[in-house]
Amino acid sequence: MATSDVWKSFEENEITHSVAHHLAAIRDLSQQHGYARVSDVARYLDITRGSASLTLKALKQKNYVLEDLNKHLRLSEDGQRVVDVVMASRAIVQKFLQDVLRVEEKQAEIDACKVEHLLSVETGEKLLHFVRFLMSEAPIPERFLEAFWGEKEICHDIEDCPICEEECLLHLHVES
Amino acid sequence: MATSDVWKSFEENEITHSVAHHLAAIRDLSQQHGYARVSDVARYLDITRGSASLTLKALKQKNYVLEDLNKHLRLSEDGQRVVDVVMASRAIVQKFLQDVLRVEEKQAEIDACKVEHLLSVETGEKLLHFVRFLMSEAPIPERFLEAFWGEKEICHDIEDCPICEEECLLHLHVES
DNA sequence: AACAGATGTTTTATTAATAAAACACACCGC
DNA sequence: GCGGTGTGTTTTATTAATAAAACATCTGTT
Repeated sequence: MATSDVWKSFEENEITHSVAHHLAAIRDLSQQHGYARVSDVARYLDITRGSASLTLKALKQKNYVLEDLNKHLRLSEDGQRVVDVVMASRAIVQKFLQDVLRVEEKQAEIDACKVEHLLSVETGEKLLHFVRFLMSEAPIPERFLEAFWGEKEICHDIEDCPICEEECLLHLHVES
Repeated sequence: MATSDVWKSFEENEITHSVAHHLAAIRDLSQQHGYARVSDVARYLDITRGSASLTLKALKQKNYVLEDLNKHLRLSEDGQRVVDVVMASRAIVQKFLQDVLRVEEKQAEIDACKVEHLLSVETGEKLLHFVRFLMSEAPIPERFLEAFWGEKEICHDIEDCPICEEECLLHLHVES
């Protein structure tokens, strides 16, 4: 019953995955080629021009995207703000997965991409500080990472595990 | 252009957010009250019976959910497996956000809930090992956490930041 | 000027998840 | 038996994101 409010917040994001990538496409294309048109975005995202046209029409109405006389699209201030937050979030998550947890690169990229638009700013900022501290090459974090990466297996004792209270999550496959 | 394959993988998840929570509802209700019917799930998730009926019909067809003569629902082996993975993923992410990064509890819950069904098993397992090591009360991780939590501000020097190569992500609000 | 190609939009259809409303059924109390 | 309540399903509608196809427009070449 307490969960009913939390789980629905998935739908209440400022932007969707699709929108995040439409905005990012405009940013990337503008940067790379100086401009971004509907069909450039469609090609970049590998969707039809019709789909891109509709999604971008909505983004123009919501004032995330602006269009000039030549049908060249660019990000509004709001659009820029959104894409900056999302891309920063992706970068920090990917860095953490790849360089701290040492998740395989492609998988780290996929997971970061899935999650990029969902994390709160609070979480993003705290993760950033954390990764920075870890990567700072100061003696304490450095020794910590060496120890972590050096460890082969940690805490196989189901009884006395600091995380699992009732259930052991060791292999993420435990009966409930 | 390299992004076109990665970003679409968002859609290719085994299960959606909605499905994850329908399955979790069956699990929770069965555990708490011994049974779970369509209307129990609907109440639990705060959606209409009609919606729950349709979603659960699909889950029965896909063999994640079984139904007995009394219309009591339960998870199949596949359903159980899915819900165990997802709930473990949520638990470990929430633990990390809350107890390591010290994200505010409610926000940690929301972020974990949004992300729970999206992370790969590889990432989930590696995060688990990481958090376990951090929380193991061994001297090295203990000293590391003390140092991290003790730090007020880390690396404000935009030039010499180990994370940011071209761009500084310090406040997650940087022009690109 | 005419045609070809690229571009942008619109319309129609699909999928997943929802609400709302109508309907069917069962059980319970009297 | 009758009425009310709870339960499950179906139908209709909505939203977001897509494809596909038709259409309109613009541009460049010859």
